[in-house]
Amino acid sequence: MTGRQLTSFEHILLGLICLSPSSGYDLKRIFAATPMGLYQPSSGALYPALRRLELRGLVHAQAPASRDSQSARQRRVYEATQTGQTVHASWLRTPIEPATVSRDLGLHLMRFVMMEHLLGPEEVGAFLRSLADALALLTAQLEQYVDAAEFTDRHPRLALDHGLAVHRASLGWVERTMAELAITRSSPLPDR
Amino acid sequence: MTGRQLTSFEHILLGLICLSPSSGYDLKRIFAATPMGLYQPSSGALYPALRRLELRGLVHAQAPASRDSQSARQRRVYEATQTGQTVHASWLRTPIEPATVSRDLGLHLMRFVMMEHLLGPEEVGAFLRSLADALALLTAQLEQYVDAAEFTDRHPRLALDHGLAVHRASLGWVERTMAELAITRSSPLPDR
DNA sequence: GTTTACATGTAATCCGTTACATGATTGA
DNA sequence: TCAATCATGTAACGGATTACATGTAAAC
Repeated sequence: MTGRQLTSFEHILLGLICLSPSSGYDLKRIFAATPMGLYQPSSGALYPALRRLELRGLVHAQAPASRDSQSARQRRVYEATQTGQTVHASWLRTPIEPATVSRDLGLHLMRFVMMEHLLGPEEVGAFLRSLADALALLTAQLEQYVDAAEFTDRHPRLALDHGLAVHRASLGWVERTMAELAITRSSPLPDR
Repeated sequence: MTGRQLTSFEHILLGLICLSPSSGYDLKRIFAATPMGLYQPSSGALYPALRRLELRGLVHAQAPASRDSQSARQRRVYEATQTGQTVHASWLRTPIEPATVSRDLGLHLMRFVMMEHLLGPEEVGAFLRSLADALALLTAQLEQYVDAAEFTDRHPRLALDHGLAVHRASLGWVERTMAELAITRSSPLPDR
């Protein structure tokens, strides 16, 4: 009963604030400095979004440690509330929709980054497994479509090959990543 | 002085109409049937967009071959005007922005498909070369960032590896495609 | 003392989604 | 005739972009 669902953008902001308390300007710099997020949110997107999160009680502005009472302006640092952390964690656990995995891949990668310290190794493993499944399914469907279709023109076929190549690369990454995390997760040194 | 720029979506609609005259419903089915475009435009996006294209004089509804005068309703088939074709062709020739090549990759692939019959082999070649350049640059920058950064956490590094893997796959596709188109473009049979 | 970086915000405009409305045509 | 498909549209709503407005703090 808390209103509509959060936007992806709002979820990401909430996640960043959960990671560490931040002001709007901090968040802007994070987006600017990081290679993921070639998306640079505008002020008109960022500040209203933060207010929306605050209105829902997911974050709140820190008391500005006011030495003199007249302060309380300039630089609002937000931190996540208990509710906010709960909402964020449950976003991290949202199942992957196979139908939209291609469109949402960037988002899933974001979730993967953010789940490192909030979810256990089993949950991360399950997430990667379901991501692999979704990508394998998508790849299979694309292959099937390519085999079934008859192409009079060449470029459409080539474009589909691109999609296939990219999905395979993603799938390969997931598999390597699962292997790497599984290895390092087990006993520091296998007995010898 | 024709107003603001066209949306990507509007450009794609215009391109599809240039390819062959279509009604809104036709276009809907094209999006539904094609594996590119897991994006299914809603009526509220599609029909207003077509009207906007019409208002700009880029497309116009065919006269419905009205046998009896009372018809002229139901099923508006749009075809591209001369202006529309010019605008579309110049969209196909728009240079690739290296800074946003990752975000716009899907769009560039769309352009690649649509340029098959409208641009000459040299222009297609130049497009692919500049796409390769942009992807190579992006890959190099990412590699540099990964080497320079110090990672205390593991997932961010892994996520960057994903980006790298995907960009390399795209680049590989571009190179294979350039090679394939170059071969087939030259004399049907090399003299022997 | 004036520019630069820090820092937050608002207003106009535009487009997309969702949901609903409407009517013609076709086939069972 | 009743349902499904074809086919086009509108209205409410929400969020993003762009551009503008504003003010503080630090550096030169």
